[in-house]
Amino acid sequence: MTNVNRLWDEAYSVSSLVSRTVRSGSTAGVPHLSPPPRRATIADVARAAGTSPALVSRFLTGNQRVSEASAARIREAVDRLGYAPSVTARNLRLRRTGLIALVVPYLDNPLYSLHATGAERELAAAGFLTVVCSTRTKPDGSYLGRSFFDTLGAGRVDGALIFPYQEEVGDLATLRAQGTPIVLIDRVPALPDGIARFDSVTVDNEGAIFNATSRLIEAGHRRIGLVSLREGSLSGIPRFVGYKNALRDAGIELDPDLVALGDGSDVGGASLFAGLLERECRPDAIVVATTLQTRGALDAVRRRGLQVPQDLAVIGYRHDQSVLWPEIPTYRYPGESLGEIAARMLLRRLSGNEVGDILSETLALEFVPSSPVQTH
Amino acid sequence: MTNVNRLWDEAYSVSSLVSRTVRSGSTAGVPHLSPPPRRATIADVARAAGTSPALVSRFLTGNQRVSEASAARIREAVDRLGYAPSVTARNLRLRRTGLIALVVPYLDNPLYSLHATGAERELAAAGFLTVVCSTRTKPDGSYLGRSFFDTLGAGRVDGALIFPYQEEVGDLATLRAQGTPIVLIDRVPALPDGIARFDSVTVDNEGAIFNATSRLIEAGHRRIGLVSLREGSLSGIPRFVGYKNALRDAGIELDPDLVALGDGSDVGGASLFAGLLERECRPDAIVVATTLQTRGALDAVRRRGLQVPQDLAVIGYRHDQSVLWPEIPTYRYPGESLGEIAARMLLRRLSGNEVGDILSETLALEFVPSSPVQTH
DNA sequence: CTGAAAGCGCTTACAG
DNA sequence: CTGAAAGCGCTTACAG
Repeated sequence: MTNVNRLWDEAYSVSSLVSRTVRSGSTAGVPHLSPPPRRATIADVARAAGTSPALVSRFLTGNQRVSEASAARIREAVDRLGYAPSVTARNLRLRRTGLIALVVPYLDNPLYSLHATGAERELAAAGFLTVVCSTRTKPDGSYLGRSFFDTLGAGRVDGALIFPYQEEVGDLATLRAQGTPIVLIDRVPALPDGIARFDSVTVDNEGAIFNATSRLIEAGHRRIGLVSLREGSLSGIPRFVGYKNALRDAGIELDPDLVALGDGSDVGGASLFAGLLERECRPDAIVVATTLQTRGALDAVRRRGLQVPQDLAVIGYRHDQSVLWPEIPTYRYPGESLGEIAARMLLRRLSGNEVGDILSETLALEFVPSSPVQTH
Repeated sequence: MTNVNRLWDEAYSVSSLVSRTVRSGSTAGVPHLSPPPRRATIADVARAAGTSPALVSRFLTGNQRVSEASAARIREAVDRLGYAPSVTARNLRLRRTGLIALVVPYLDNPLYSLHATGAERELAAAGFLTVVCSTRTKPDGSYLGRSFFDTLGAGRVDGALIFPYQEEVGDLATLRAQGTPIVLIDRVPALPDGIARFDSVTVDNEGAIFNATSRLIEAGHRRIGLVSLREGSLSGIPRFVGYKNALRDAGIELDPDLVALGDGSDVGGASLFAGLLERECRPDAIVVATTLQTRGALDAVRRRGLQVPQDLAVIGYRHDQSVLWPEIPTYRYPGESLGEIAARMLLRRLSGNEVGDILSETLALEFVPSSPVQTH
């Protein structure tokens, strides 16, 4: 009672404060329209410290020794003038941009925010800014080759972390040939002869789907369905191979009627999943091999009122920690680690140290027995 | 049958292609370790075209007329040399960075990818790169004042789109005083005397929650619960005000026992929602005022086996199009529009044209009767 | 340890 | 319409 009354009061007082400020604000002048203050330069600091720009630069970069007496005067001048170096000027001089691109298929697909989180943290620590850009438009998913290169071509960034598509291979090679180091994320396209490998951090989707399928086989299932990405998709192939190999290892013949492939959307996943259930000889277990398809599949499960795992065993795929209903086991995609490790790999390349031939790392997916969220 | 057989073959052939290339790749040399080719400069183009750098610059920027004869020679030289201007040099000369910051609370919260999508599209079209950064760390949600300013302070970017927190007001004013134009997104903090208003694009949460509550009242409910953000939260206040006003307008007394406020997480939302159901005099309808809390609330609904709206009417809140189960009506947050409109507003400021006093716009939330996803 | 000078690659008055 | 020159703000050999 008291609690909410206080809240009520607060709501009133704060919102009246807002309106009051709004009113006075609109007549109080507009600070950010006044000419932006000229920022101090390194020459200003040198003058104030009674020394040369060169010495100030040496002090600031820490590249060379500076006497303690000079250092003290420079430090004082920097503080007094509120000096901050011009990153642009430094970049021009050092012939770099300080920018790293993170190239994802879709900006508006929340799945990629994990990679951004992991990458951004590492890159920021090394003094780089992360620029996220996308190669696809949402409506038709067509390749934005041009706009992709308008953004990244020819030294626009110092390096790039890229989710590749098969059709982009040539453009990636071109970008690299122009001097932009690249680390591929998530998957690796097939490389035509003459194109050397790229550094990469990939995810063991083949292993995850192999394990998921094997798990269901061990649980006694024989008719195991697969909902996954359509053929020809770079991410679809290893998933299908994992499924196929698990069946083969168990001596189970692959039944094409139990394989439903399509795009990676939740709506599509729901259709594919529902389609499997309408087959003549219905599967008694299904592996769903992507995050959104898993969401869609669960929607189909709910609409039909199926009990899992009693009526049907399902193992899904997930990127994040969000609640699944009904709860099912999943393999969890290590998005944040992917971003982080790819970033570190790129930083090694940029360091200029010889880091050897080709760097590559493959991350496993973690098995999550069921939804991790507890409500009580 | 044929379909999957083909797929199977393809999987084999492609994966053998990959391994083959891998092997040859590792001995075939490493193109991106060879010294990056020196990029052509404007001087190179001028020489090749038999003219001066100044004229090339005029042609490229389009700022001044160039004779058709010169234009043709320059065009040819640009193509032949594969010339691309150095953005860094141009930026230094023009005293800008070409960068706009999008500052969100958490990088790893997918809710913000919508804003990024909308903003990035607009800013890219105007030649700016969008840099996403966050002010909070996930673990404890504390304010990263320092790192925030390390990234954005003093001319690091040409402008910023910022999700503000109340405690950041002083820092925002400082940033603006240093000459960085700012547009606030989503909400506006209370401004102490002496701090002028900021441009802003906000969302009418008060209106949405008012409408949601009124809708339930019109449907005949009297005991209406609220699950929302805790007091003191910038986004929590308008929501609470909307709820309160709807009750007041209907002549219903606010019962503090029906108000459950907490953080915005799904787990928290589930607890708050479940808590409401355990009150002595249980609500017969509940408004859930944030996206993640809505997800959590639905989890609680499912675990208790409640039928909505028969056992309990619920109106929720959502950012995206993902499937909700059970399906409930929601108010949809216009994230992409927010990013888009805020970006355009900032671009107007940057254009240097006098755009008047303070710009502000408030977007309504759209009522979505139930989950938009269809499985068939 | 320190300073004068050159130069990173552009753009834009200034002068023709 | 065109060119020579200065300058954006740094860093770094070069010389002391």
